Amino acid sequence: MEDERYFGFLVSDVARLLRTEFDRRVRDFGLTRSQWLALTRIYRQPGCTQSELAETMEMEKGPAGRLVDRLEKSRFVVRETDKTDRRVKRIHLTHKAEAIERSMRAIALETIHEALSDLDEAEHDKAIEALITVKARLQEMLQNSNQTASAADRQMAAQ
Amino acid sequence: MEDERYFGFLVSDVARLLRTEFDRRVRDFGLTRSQWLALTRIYRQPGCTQSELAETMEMEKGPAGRLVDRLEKSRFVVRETDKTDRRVKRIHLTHKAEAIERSMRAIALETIHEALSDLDEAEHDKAIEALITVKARLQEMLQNSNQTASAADRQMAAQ
DNA sequence: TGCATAAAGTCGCCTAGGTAACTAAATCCG
DNA sequence: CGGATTTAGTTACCTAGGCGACTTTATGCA
Repeated sequence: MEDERYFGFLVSDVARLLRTEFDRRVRDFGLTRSQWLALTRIYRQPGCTQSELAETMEMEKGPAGRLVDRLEKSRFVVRETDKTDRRVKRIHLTHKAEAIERSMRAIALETIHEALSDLDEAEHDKAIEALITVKARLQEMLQNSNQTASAADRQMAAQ
Repeated sequence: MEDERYFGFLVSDVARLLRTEFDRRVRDFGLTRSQWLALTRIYRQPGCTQSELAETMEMEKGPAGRLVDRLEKSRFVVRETDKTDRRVKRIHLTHKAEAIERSMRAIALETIHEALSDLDEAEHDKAIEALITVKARLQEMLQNSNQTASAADRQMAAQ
């Protein structure tokens, strides 16, 4: 059973464990890890559009919109329609959110710090570098599958 | 914007990209990555119970049961009630599943191999070691939150 | 033996995320 | 100018996974 040593299994296990642990720690704030991530992006880019948010969070517009739905429902965020382009909705944090953003950031840093406490600095740096490399590679792979998919679409459309 | 270098963000990005790319490659098989993972566990432990499956997949019994629901619905798996303990349901692969398990394993290996192709062997080994270390740490952290939670429960019950 | 406790599964509710179809608004271009 | 294309966002449907309440069955213990 050497699966425990497979990169694919390990990385998704670590990601899941990290998310679960963080979500437990911040449950009382009424926000999840994903929602907090969205807040930090909006915090640094106030008035961003949903598409921009989806872009920086590297997810589809659909899921991003629903994330904003939930944040708005919990009054962490307000949407306002752009004056010159009525398609776009600009997102702003509420005061409530701004206060909480910092507390949650502290917990996030603490959680990561604890999780990585058995790595020394060199190991930590190496791991980060490796993950950056793999991520870049995967992004290329996904872009390729997208391209071949839309190429196939054009093929279909042309017939 | 140095978030791109944060372990927490990186690891969940890589996990998500990996899952998405794999799921795209195997979409025609009618199975997802999680479902295939379940198949491989059942393949190596035929007749396992759902609780055992949940245990080896490191997830809750609820999600594991639903995973089996979907696999059963697609005829990749059958459930049969244990003769001596009528609570437990033992899971077996169908022939259809056994054939597909190997094809999907090949694609999984290929996907990982491509994703890691920019790492040399030493970097790869270091990354695996780091992930194993972090995973162990996180498991301990989660176990602790569980313990304090149930300790609080007992406290409540005693009052 | 009988009752309390524990274990196996199920179900319902929640969030997260992908995919695709759709509407409305803006822009491009002949 | 007017129709075609593109873009922003919403919606619906799917899987994945956590959490907790619940039922059924087994087991442990007084």
